[in-house]
Amino acid sequence: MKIFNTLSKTKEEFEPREAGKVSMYVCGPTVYNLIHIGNARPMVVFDTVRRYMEYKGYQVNYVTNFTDVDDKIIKKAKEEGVESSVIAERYIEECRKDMKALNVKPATVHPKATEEIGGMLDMIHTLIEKGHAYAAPDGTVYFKTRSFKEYGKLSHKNLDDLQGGNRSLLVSGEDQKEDPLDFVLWKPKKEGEPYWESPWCKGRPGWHIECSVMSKKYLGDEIDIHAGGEDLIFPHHENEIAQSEAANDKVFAKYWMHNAFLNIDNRKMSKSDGNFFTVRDIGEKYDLQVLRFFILSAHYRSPLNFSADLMKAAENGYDRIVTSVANLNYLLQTNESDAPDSSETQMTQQETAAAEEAKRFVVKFEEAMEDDFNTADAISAIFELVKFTNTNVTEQSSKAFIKTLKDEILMLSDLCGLIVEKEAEILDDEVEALILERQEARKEKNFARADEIRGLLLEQGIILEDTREGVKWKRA
RNA sequence: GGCGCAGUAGCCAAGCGGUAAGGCAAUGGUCUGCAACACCAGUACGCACCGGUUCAAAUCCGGUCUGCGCCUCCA
Repeated sequence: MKIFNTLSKTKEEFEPREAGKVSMYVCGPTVYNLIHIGNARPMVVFDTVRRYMEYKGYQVNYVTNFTDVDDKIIKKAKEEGVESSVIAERYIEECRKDMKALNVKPATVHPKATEEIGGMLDMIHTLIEKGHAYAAPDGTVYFKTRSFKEYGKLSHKNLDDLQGGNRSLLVSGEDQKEDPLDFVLWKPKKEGEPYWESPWCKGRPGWHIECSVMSKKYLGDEIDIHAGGEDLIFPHHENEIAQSEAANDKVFAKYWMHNAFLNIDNRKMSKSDGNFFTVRDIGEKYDLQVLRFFILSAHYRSPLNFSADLMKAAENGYDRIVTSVANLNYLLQTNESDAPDSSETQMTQQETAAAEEAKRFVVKFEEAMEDDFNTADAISAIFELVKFTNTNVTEQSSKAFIKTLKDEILMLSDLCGLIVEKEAEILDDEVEALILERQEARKEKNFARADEIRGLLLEQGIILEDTREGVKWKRA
């Protein structure tokens, strides 16, 4: 399995630090609002990485945090006149709902920054002791960037470029820094802000220390994979490396994975510009499985453009898989070519050969995933399997054969976290009666009445399809 | 100013030295009372442009143009 490592900027063969186990930390959202579709990309992408790792037999310890103390949360709390914890808790709950709809598996642990302050104080203390940090007169603690000689190794920047090329490092209020490149570990509270006691001042943690601490606590000093959006490479992840490696004297993460951005109409989605959609917005128009399918339809390191047309195309593509599975279920119910219990039935020789041939799609899928999680290619393998299934399964097929192909589609889809089998619903009697009446009308060639009924049901969101095997229906 | 990424059919998107996967849309056909689904068929003499290396290049090298990102909170 190959993973593109931001550290080396090359694809590297994945070798976990401990055989059979993978420790993974993914930077989570700051919970000051509903998550937007950009937040959804890393969630979906790295959830898919995790699923594949588990499929390969690894025991994955997957940690992703909620940042629940931050300027934006405090601002929102002030606007609403509530404690910032109220805001944080509310949006953590909402985020969990969205993740569920996206079929993102819950992490092994979902730590919150506010519950890990003790660990942060410890690490800051260690950094000061080792000479990597210092407290300014007002109680702000800064990390001494130049004391960590490998600073810049992730983002491939060197300190002099940073300093020389930067526009306005010396912004107001930062004149206490010994060096403009130093960054905050702990800062004093302002009036009305949440705070914690510390040896330096009453205050709260800086932006980067929480991830170093939570990763250490739940995964250890050294981990296999650290992931997040590409915008986090600098300064967030660079600073995490500096903090963790300076404090622990060990290599922090072996592999660094970063997803590219999701843009809106070819422009970067920006909270300040207001051109962004929440996952909830999209959920009102589409099944969120379509969003997941859309996200996985491109490689995670390529920028992905979002638009209404593209979502519509993704919906049609996703439906192709769903329709195929629905057809298989229909045949599984109605085929009477053999014994009722499918597990008892036998495949014909021809079917056995076809089932064998279908395994090549699994191979193609795996090869795509092994190559730095090429989900676009992996999904194309699912489509080829669907086509193969559609052309090889008939009313005469044995249930064993149908089930074999269906399970294969389900298995590959599930590795992508895509739910393609919809639960069977029971229609109410009135609808059932209408469908029967329409069947009678069709038999008598009263197509006017038949079409009228079809229109009626369509208004109720039920689409009827007359297939060779009989009438099928689905939700609009 | 410094650093970096990308340009493949109408659209999306794989491929990254061996002769262009897959999907969406559109077209013609089979099936069907019609529609939908499904299937079949054709669909990029060419991968932004110009040079170069090679028996062979979308794939490597150099240059040009265009779009985008990071350097500041941001997934």
